[in-house]
Amino acid sequence: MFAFTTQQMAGHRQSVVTTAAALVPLPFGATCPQHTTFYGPGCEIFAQGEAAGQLYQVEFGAVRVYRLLSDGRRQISAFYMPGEVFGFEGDTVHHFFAEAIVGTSIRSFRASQLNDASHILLPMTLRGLTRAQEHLLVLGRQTAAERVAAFLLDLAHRQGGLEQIDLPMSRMDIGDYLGLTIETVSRVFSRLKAKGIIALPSLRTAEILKWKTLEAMSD
Amino acid sequence: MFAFTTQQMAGHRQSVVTTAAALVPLPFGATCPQHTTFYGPGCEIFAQGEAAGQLYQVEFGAVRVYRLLSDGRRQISAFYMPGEVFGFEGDTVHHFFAEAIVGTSIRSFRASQLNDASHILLPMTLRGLTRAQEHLLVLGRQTAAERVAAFLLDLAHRQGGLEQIDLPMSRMDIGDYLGLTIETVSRVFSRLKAKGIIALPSLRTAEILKWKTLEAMSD
DNA sequence: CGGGGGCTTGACGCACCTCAAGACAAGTGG
DNA sequence: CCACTTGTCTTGAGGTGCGTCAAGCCCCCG
Repeated sequence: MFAFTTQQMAGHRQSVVTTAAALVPLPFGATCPQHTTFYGPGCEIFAQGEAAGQLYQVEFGAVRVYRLLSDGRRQISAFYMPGEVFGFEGDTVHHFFAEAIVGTSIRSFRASQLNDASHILLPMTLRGLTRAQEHLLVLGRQTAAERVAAFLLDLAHRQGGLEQIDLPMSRMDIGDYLGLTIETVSRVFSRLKAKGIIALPSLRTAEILKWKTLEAMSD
Repeated sequence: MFAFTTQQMAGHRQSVVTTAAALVPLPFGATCPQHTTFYGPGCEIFAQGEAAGQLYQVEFGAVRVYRLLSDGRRQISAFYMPGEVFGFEGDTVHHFFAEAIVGTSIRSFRASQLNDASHILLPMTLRGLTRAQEHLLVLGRQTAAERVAAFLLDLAHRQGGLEQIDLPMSRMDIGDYLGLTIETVSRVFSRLKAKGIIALPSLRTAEILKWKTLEAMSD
């Protein structure tokens, strides 16, 4: 379907600019100059300290946005899936890192060139704020099992409510999003599977078998 | 200075509307119909599920905004101090609870009546988003001591960078903000005090003695 | 002076982390 | 096509930081 070679997909942390069409209508109804870029797995989209001001919309693939402590501890503040927009910053400089998780195509454009910018940006930013604040409850007050349950349900909803869930991110990424280690994430997955609540057809796929049970777990 | 009696300050979870002056200029440069309300300690400002749309600015006092799990676990997502604004919601309905911590005076007004609303709201919302995302790192990846250090430094900065810090909130509130129990918060305070990094002149006052040490701890 | 709520301190337990070994999948070269 | 490598994931055993439970203390207020 997409004309990228295996080599490009493998990526070696390189990105490939594929197009630069101007004034294409954006999915959320605005128009402005933009272009589409392909990022290989692990490829950096922006880094902490870099100039901000661009917005990014995932076309296909997946993105992680995170912060680091000086000793390397990492907290992923959000994953972004196809259709979702990220890159908002209150500052002129990025406070976070953003990387493609798998081969990812991203549309970008300057926020300032958006017609009627704040009118469109405010609701998106508000949604992001609410999501972040809800995630605070998960990190501050929920157990490992509750965190994983909430994570799976969130992903399922964002992927259209199907039982089959695509997990583009590694166990390490999931751990760094949920404030857990990879071992704990893996153990919870195994326990959920043993109880017949989920199935794991492959490493990067999960299937929710007992939706209600999982929902009851997540709070 | 403020003409509230001790009884009003004690509050018994009651609020007292003190005025309703229209079209007073707001500190951030806008004007719109507004009024000022006094809330006693513990008094609810809005609740989860209630209609949203109002914005609130703390005049004096302090506010906690939080979410609850069904079994009563609480996560405070933010404290608001004099001058700060809260109440943004992406939805028509509140997803959070807001309460006065101590006797608190609050200006409120409809967001929709703000002239040039989104132009003013967007930067404030963005700042809130960045703050929330930074707090995710604290909750997901920092130890108890690091959390408390970060909390004290944040409060100190927001109170003008003085060493003397006013702690309007209880240990319970601090714990529910940092994802810790009151016992752990108390133990960390005691240890910081024993090491001469902070002083605790009273229960609700802290003083930073070794600023650098505390900053080194918080990351 | 005598409650009472919030805070501190201690002893103990447990959920999650650390460390380590092994399993599995995918790629690589002979 | 099959050894061998490499990276990710799983599983186990043991350790630890923080939670739980339980006294006791300290203010504050009556």
